Amino acid sequence: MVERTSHRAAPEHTHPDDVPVQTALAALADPVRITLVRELSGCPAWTRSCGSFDVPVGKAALSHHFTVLRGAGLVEQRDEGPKRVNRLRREEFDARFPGLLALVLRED
Amino acid sequence: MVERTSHRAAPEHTHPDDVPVQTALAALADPVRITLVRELSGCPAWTRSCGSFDVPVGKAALSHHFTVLRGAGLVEQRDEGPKRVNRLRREEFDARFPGLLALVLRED
DNA sequence: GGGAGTGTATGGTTTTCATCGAACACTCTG
DNA sequence: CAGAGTGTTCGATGAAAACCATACACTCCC
Repeated sequence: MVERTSHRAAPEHTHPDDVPVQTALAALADPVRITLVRELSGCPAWTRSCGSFDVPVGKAALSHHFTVLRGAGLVEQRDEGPKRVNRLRREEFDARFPGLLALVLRED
Repeated sequence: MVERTSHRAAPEHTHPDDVPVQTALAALADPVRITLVRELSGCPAWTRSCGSFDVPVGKAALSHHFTVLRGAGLVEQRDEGPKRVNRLRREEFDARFPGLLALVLRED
């Protein structure tokens, strides 16, 4: 009798400390993912589900982009009921790559 | 009678100020180009010709990589006799994207 | 339990990008 | 001026990545 609220496999996460620079740069060098990160930065943690983002791609592609963002240590995800909610890993990522997130978040 | 030392077309340059973040990130998200930038950062300006870099690609690919770096405002080139010598645009690029170059140049 | 909502996995298509070989252009030197 | 050295351009190839449609898995609510 474990206290589990979900029978789904928890998403695999990579800590920013384990991410090579090149991977971080590649993750952020995509227009859709830049949009995701920017939108995510505008709301409190755990308030945005994956499907709530305004990007011009289908569900499958969107899911793929979140996998990439997780693998780059940029996003943390947690299952909440039927939805998967997100959090931008601001501090951890900034500790590993100081200033990088700021460059992406600022609008030129 | 103009004072010209070269009849070759000067390479097209893009100033960092005119470079979108995404372009800068994409330019740096490549192992060969990271090597070029790192090696270039280790020597004084205008001392390295294109062919003098130790990267595992042919001439054509190398030329392409320098085109990308120029287009991202990372590298400036000048013809010097038969060679084309390079300069890393440290200050200009850092003014436009503070901290980004530092992230790439540090070895983790 | 059925059905709607949400997200992932799979298979296949398209696009993009790095790469190469070969041909060409320019510079210098002998 | 012929030839070596340097770098670019062109066309083609192969690999990687983005994308879609479909099918599947899980959660919640009626």
